Amino acid sequence: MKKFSCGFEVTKEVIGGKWKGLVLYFLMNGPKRTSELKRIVPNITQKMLIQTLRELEDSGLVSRKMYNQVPPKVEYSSTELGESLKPILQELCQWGSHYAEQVYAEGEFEIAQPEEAS
Amino acid sequence: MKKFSCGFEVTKEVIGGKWKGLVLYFLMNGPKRTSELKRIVPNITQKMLIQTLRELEDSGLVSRKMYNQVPPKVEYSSTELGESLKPILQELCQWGSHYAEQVYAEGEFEIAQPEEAS
DNA sequence: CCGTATCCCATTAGATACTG
DNA sequence: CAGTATCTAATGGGATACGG
Repeated sequence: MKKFSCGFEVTKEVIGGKWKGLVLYFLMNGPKRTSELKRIVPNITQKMLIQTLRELEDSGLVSRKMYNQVPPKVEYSSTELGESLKPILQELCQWGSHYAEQVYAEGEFEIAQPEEAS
Repeated sequence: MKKFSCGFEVTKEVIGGKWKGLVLYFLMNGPKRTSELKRIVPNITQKMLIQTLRELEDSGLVSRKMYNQVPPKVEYSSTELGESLKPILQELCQWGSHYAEQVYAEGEFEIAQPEEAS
């Protein structure tokens, strides 16, 4: 039986780790192909991308659609449950940006602008 | 220079890890002594508690007040910056509780009720 | 009571090579 | 293009003992 101290722990299990929150965040702007994600998520490796997507899928936040064609095409999108995290993810993002501006000195940090999906 | 993909990464740096968010969450209900935190934060060790508090302090979310007396007394409280995370922390907590109820089967999980501070 | 210092283990993630 | 398999490196966190 899983034990948590509060709901916060649960959420952390779902979007914690190095990549899950970020990948989900990118999927909020619409479905993306694997290669596309690989391209727009900064520095993620193939292995971590797939692993991350599997975990998000298992948690029910992301769904995977496979097209049987050559070359292969797979598309990931956020589910309704995933979308329900959107406002929170946005707040976390805003808070962080605001925090960075207040706390870090100029030139001490940089927040990459998300590349637009094609 | 620190590089982030988006503000979300920044926030994760600040309240990520195993304990930071949780400890901050407990401090939102008012200042606490070290021993008190040690008692109410489930399963945290002395080492991790202190380490976590230092990190929160360095991030400016928590302040530390020391009373010069015997026996020693130290009190931690959340700063204004820390308080600004309160609504988000609460949403994360609510989302997680709601998620757990939807996703886990009964008896498969448990969310501990936070013990009241003395 | 509050905090520090080691030591050690488990988990997580990166690199690389390979398959359908 | 999408995904798997292995191996290795790095980090984070737990146990424990000690000091002011």
